Amino acid sequence: MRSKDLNLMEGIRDYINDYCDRNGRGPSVGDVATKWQMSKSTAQSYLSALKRQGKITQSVFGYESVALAETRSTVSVPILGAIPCGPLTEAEEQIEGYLRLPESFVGKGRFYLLRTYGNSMIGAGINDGDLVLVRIQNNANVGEIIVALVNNEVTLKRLAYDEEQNTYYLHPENRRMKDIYPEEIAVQGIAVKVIKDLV
Amino acid sequence: MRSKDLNLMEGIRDYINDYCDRNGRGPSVGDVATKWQMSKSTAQSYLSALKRQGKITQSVFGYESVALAETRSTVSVPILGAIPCGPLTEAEEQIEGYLRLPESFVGKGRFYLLRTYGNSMIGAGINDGDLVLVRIQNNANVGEIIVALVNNEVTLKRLAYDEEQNTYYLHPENRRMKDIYPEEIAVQGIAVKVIKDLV
DNA sequence: CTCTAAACCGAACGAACGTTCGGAATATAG
DNA sequence: CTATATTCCGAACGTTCGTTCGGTTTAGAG
Repeated sequence: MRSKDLNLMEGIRDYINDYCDRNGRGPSVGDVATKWQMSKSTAQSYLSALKRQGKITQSVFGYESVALAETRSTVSVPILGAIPCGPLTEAEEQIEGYLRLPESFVGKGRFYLLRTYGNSMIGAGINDGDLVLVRIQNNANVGEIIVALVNNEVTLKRLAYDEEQNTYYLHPENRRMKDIYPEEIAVQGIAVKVIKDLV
Repeated sequence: MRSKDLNLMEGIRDYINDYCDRNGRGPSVGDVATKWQMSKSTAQSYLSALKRQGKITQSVFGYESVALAETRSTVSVPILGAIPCGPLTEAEEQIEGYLRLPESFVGKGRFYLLRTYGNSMIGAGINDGDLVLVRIQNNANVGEIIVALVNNEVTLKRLAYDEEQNTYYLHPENRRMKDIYPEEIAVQGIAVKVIKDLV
């Protein structure tokens, strides 16, 4: 009996990984075939074997390494220049652009990126001009940094709870600013990541 | 004479943008055709018209909005768990995964993401566990945060210049740490962005 | 050696894609 | 009205995929 060349299997796997890194998508059966001077059907058998092993996946973009296939499931994140007031749907005009981020990196849900201004959250590492990744949701827990709509204005503050007065309030992470006790806090989303430029 | 329906043109453009946002790639001619119940050739003529106007582009992924086509030119950024010692090529074993980021977002060049540890750069907003995006290059300017190889160890510090002693030194952005005056500073890259979790 | 199962190849197929082309439909100018 | 240019359709074509199938080769067990 003969058995499949394990070195070759490994080589094909490496080739696919390389190809993915370089081209952002996987190679086709023909690509693999010409690379190793074999017929398409042979290449196909190797690829389906790798697929059976769970080493690679197949998509409309060709055969891809599993790692790429995972990162390919991306979410489209609009970058909002100005802060959106009111419901988010009305803020579409202010979309600066889109950023596609892997779902494995940001998690599930709908997101947007907010370019912040002001220094109200310096203590949390959010400075003027940073990009904040916000997951859109209407509820939040105490201690989370939320995007809230208060008095028809949108602010980024940490949600806190006053046990004496039995109310929620907004806490700026900046010693020079006072806590805010709004009548009503409408949560628009919670901040999950900050991206800041260093140069 | 008749002239092309401008509303339809606009609609197709919107449709393409939508489709791109949702699917991460552009629709095919057939998609557009079935969407508007017209023949493929008609759809094609609209699409080529839009292409001629520079409103959309064509790629192996279908017809795409220009915005997406720009962001599609991505760079593959490996995420390194441990800090790479020596030349980067030997650090491939420590790749946690890849992140594809738009070239328009990070700029040109080769990059990697470094998960930092320690608190030596707190003053620059880089805390323990943050991801630092590093552009690979061998030179740096004073004032930039660099990934440097000193005494066969890799550190993240700000590059500074001592005018009295006429030498370069490394400055941790942490008052509790002293400046480092290594014999030789081998620049491996410069930090351009920080990504930190808030939750 | 023989026998057998696996590996391999070449050819062909179907599907999806973009593209081209001739003719029909249609709106507008004269 | 007629003439003409534009728009549109349907069909066909070429290409590139992945996939399948019959036949051939080949390595290893007996």
